[in-house]
Amino acid sequence: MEENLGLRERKKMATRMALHEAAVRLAAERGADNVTIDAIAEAAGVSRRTFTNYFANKEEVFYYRDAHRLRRLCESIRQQPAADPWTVLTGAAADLLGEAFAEANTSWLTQLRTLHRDPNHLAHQIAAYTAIERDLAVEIAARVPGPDAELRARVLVATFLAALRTSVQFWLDNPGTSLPETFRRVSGMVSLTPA
Amino acid sequence: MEENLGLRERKKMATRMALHEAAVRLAAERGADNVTIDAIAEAAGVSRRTFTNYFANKEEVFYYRDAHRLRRLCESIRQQPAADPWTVLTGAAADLLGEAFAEANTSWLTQLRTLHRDPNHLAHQIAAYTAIERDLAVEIAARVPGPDAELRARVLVATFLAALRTSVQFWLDNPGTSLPETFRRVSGMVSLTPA
DNA sequence: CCTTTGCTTGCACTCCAGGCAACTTTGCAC
DNA sequence: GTGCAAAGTTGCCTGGAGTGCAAGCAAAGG
Repeated sequence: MEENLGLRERKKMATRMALHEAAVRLAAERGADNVTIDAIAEAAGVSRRTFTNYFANKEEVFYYRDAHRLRRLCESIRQQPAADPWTVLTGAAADLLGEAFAEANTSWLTQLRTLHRDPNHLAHQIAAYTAIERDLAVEIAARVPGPDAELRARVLVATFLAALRTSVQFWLDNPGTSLPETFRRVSGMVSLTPA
Repeated sequence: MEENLGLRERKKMATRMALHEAAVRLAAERGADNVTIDAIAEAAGVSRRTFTNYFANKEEVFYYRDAHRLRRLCESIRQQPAADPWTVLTGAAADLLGEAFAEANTSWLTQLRTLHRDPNHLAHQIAAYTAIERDLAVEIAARVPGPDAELRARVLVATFLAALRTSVQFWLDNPGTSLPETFRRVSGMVSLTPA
């Protein structure tokens, strides 16, 4: 997808990914709270100072993948033609979840499950989702008709992200389930009344 | 409501509240990021060390009121007789929001608005909501029939909290609106398909 | 090449989280 | 009341996190 980038850009992406992967691996090994930034930086082969150039804190590095996917989702929404917002959102989500589900191998899954087991981290996962809530709401508001557009768009986006997050959470909690199928079930349970 | 408590308990509640109010006031004055724990503790008349006996971090002290209300909501749900979960949730929420709306005077509102203006803090507000998501889901799961009970309860609770949070956010963003009325509008936009 | 631009790193400093031990206040039984 | 035990407060101290700054270095592009 994003090829044709200079060496500099490619190195930055590699460093980001190395930090993220080192962080998740270490967290799965010894628990997220027992991982210091120094340890992550060392495992990724950079200095502690460089870590903080890439991520503002530990939570960010753990949820980098989630945040990245959500930003891509936001991008893909932006490029969709105007259509029923809920359909656009769930459609884009289905694509992304399919991709995530496909690339989730066993060891990766185990690491993710270990990370999500920590109840403290639920809040941080949500923070990642929230970071794009405003952006997404702005994008959606433009497609919602009626005088209620702003409020309706916010409700739409908040509900959508809640559904997405619940799906991922349930999928991680229940080994053997399919992520896209779980999302399909979840989005079937909630409906937004049309304007 | 909770009277008949010993001096010790009443003092603790007072200290908690003093810390919370000092924190919100200082944050409104100079921005949440420019408030140190030392400043909050001093303003509340206790030592910095005592602050950390009461709250684990700055976000917790800012959202103490929200978290407290949500815990009370969870309690009130627990005591409700078995009934339609969505009705129980929105009913309990309406009560709490009415109370919050009634006790919100102008200066308090201004402080809250300043706090919520910081986009960084949206994530922390959500964290507060999330902290009780699991507890609430357990409570609700017992009232949801059908084989999907667990998943359905989670979706129900996540959607409900999203609606609640969106209502508060919208109300703060739009001076002059009524909080209970906003929540009524929002919950009218969402519907959960029955089992 | 050689300049420019931008990334990395170490250093220094402030703030935060929490264990520990001394001290003070409250609760309660006598 | 008096005294003791339980609980709360505080200061001290250690380790970790976040960030501005300046020096060094590597890539980009003439």
